[in-house]
Amino acid sequence: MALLDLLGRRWTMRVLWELRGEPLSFRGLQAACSGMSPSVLNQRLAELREARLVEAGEAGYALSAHGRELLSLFGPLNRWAEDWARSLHG
Amino acid sequence: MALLDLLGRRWTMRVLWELRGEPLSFRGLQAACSGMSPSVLNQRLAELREARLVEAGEAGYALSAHGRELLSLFGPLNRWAEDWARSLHG
DNA sequence: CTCCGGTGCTACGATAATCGAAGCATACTG
DNA sequence: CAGTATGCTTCGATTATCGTAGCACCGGAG
Repeated sequence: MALLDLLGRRWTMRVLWELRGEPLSFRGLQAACSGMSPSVLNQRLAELREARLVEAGEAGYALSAHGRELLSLFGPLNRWAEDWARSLHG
Repeated sequence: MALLDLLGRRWTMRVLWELRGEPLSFRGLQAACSGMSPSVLNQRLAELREARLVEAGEAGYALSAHGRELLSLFGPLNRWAEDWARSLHG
């Protein structure tokens, strides 16, 4: 899975996750990721744009059609993660 | 998502992925990840065991029930990743 | 025009994560 | 005993990430 290479880097999935709603500006995205370094954010955005998962538009950075598809697969993952977190220290 | 913290570390998802089939020994797992450092592998295994996603048994390291649940969510992800990879350089 | 606040992004030294190879301790086999 | 396999540790080198500062640009206000 080449996808795991891309996603298995710090902040990558987090960035996708933060873009699940409205488009965000560079600085907005940085704030949403609670202070991630701009150098890394820029690097991730470049990778994600090259992978056609994110695109830069008028309103800022947003998920592409592919990106939205991918994120929709995160939905079940998120629901599962909540149960799992509860069962861990619950 | 606390899960993203765990998965957003190098090799974490790869390790889970390589354990999708039979249990693997430490060195087998290292080889399956094509030469990942044993120090990091050991660290990841510790994290995954603490997260109750992987457990060490007789036959080596294997997914726990939770781990198998999580990996089953990777199935659609994998199918999607193949289409996506094809559409990228296809 | 200048100034101000916003933008996307870069530079760079400091810190943390990862690598790669070697080796240790143990157990089993012959 | 030697040989082979195991899980795992150590340590110096390399790479990734951090954190802060700052650049270049743009639009609006004065």
